[in-house]
Amino acid sequence: MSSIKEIAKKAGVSVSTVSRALNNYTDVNQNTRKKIIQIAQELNYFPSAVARSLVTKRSYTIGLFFGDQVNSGFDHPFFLEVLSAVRKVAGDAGYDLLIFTNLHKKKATYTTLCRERGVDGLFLILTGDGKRKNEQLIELQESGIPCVAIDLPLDGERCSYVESNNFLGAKKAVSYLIKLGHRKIALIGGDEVGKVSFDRLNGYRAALIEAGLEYDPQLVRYGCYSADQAKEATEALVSENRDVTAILAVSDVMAIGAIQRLTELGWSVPDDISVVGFDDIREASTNKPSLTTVRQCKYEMGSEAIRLLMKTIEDVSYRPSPVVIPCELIVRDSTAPPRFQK
Amino acid sequence: MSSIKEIAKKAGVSVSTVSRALNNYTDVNQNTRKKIIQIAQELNYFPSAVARSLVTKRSYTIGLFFGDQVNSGFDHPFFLEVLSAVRKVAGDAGYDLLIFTNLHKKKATYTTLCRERGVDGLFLILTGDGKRKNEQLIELQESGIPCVAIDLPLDGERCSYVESNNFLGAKKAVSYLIKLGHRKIALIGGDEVGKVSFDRLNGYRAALIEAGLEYDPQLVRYGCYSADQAKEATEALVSENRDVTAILAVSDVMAIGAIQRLTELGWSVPDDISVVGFDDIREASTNKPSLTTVRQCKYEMGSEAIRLLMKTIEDVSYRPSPVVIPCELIVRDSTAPPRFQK
DNA sequence: TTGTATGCGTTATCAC
DNA sequence: GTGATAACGCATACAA
Repeated sequence: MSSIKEIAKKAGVSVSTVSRALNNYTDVNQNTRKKIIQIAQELNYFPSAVARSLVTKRSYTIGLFFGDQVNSGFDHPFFLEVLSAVRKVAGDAGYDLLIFTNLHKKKATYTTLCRERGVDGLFLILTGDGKRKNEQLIELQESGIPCVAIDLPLDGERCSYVESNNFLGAKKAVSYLIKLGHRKIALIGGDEVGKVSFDRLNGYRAALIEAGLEYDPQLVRYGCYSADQAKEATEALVSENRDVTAILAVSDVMAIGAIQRLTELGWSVPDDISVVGFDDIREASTNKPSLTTVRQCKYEMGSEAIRLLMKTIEDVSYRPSPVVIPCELIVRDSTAPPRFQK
Repeated sequence: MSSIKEIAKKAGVSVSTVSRALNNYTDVNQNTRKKIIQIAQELNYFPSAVARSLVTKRSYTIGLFFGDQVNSGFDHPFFLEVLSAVRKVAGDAGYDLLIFTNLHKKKATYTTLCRERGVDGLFLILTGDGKRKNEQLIELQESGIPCVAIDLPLDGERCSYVESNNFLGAKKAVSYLIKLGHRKIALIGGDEVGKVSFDRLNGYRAALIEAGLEYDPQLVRYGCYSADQAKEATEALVSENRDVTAILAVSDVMAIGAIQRLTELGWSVPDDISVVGFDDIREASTNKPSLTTVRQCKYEMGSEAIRLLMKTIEDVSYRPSPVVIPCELIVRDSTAPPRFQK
């Protein structure tokens, strides 16, 4: 409401003096500064971020993009914790967050939306379909806009990404199953396009190979990170391979779906079959049986990602590189040695 | 990057003509308009929202505030679905969302932060401690800033709120338990200050009274919406009142905590004791046993709230009034007739 | 140490 | 229909 101009008038100085006084410039008399600050407080003055960012080209705002499927992002249990970290770390550093929700402009792209809103950088959390908008991503990578993504391999001078060590995570899980005595281990994978799914698949294969076990494509199905599709995949899998004794589902949501369907089909988990998830969402520990899973350190992913972004924003010459966060195997009740161990 | 000025130069017209052409004013020649739009596209021009809002005083941005406890808001399963609706409805109407995360400014209040960022209105989701900042809320209510809150009775010319019908919801749950045959019904309430908790407590009482049952303060405990506190409250409750056959916990998180503790103590749910929750979060259906609960229509709450807010923003003379959303009783496996029914 | 002048990108009020 | 011009609130280069 009140502006720098009013303060100037009341203080009997020029607006530039007020501006300098309020921005802690050294070249302003202590007394005039005091007077100005005093008046500013009386007037309950706060500078207009809008006007300021128009001239400084800095908004102290970070844009947030969620995947374009309905309700993704907010509803996804994994991304929530990431966001929680972003919120905390960005806030502590003086940034606010702008969620792009108005996506109905005709030819708008990530890049144009960022320029339009004047955000300092962009935080991308894309799921499924979102990842396929390649033209837009290429434009973004070349735009020079500081940008960081979760689980999406961005590559540009000022773009980077954060992901879990999906390869080692999956490998760890399968190695654990092997150590328990399992030999016929199936995979409910994600999709056949994303790097994340790809890395987890490879981790699964690597563990098998390392143990001298055969990799059998027949034991690999895809659930697209959906509980329902995982149920179908699981049912098909076990009906065609009744000797499977363990399953790695590469998301907890899929693992829980798999357990549900297995139970319906008369399989007991972990007595008849072991199931391992991926993510360690809250339901993993409250599920019955509680879920052995590969924990992604979501908070750390979020905080590392936002730090990377802020550093990129604040240092024009900084060239970010990808950050890989270790996973941890959390053993709970959904895994056990196979029933008919030799 | 490219501005209205460049377009003007390329088109050989003045900036004001460009502005009018791009904003669909009628008083501009069809040919010049076409030419201007053409050039704008070639230059990949998008108007600066910052500059525009500086002059129009409209940002098409809605401020979002979460409770001030660490991680509240994003982590709270209830608010998430509300936000999902806000995101969708606001986006469709052309608004973006600004999350206030930078709360470290010395004397900043809701009001000053809103003015500083130039948001058109404020969406408040406060929990626990957040609700106690009364001075700030009073200032906000009197500020004239359009504002809507969830579960928080705001009252100002341009302020309002949305809540569930907590009274009827709780009453419905208890009446159902009574219908099942329960007579000794306990309440794990929220807190002793908020309207929400108060309404649910009164719904509980009303159901008892309507059925001719005595209201026994000994059967009322408080869990502050925390699983841990609900566990403690439950343990104390049942150890002091071993004849309790049913519990209404006024949040699912508390109900699930209560069930866990009861199980640890050797009580079987629902065989020995019935438990009803409130909210219907996702875990309610996946919990073992699945939870009978009072569903809050979260999506509807969010969409009604944001509609109310947008209407208040867009019509200066509009005076919003509170919206109350009905609850629905969802019967699942955590309730049954009492074991020793007369 | 302070004031003047200019500009950020846009819309709005006038004249013409 | 169109073009100057001012204004929004602030920061800053330059003069004084």
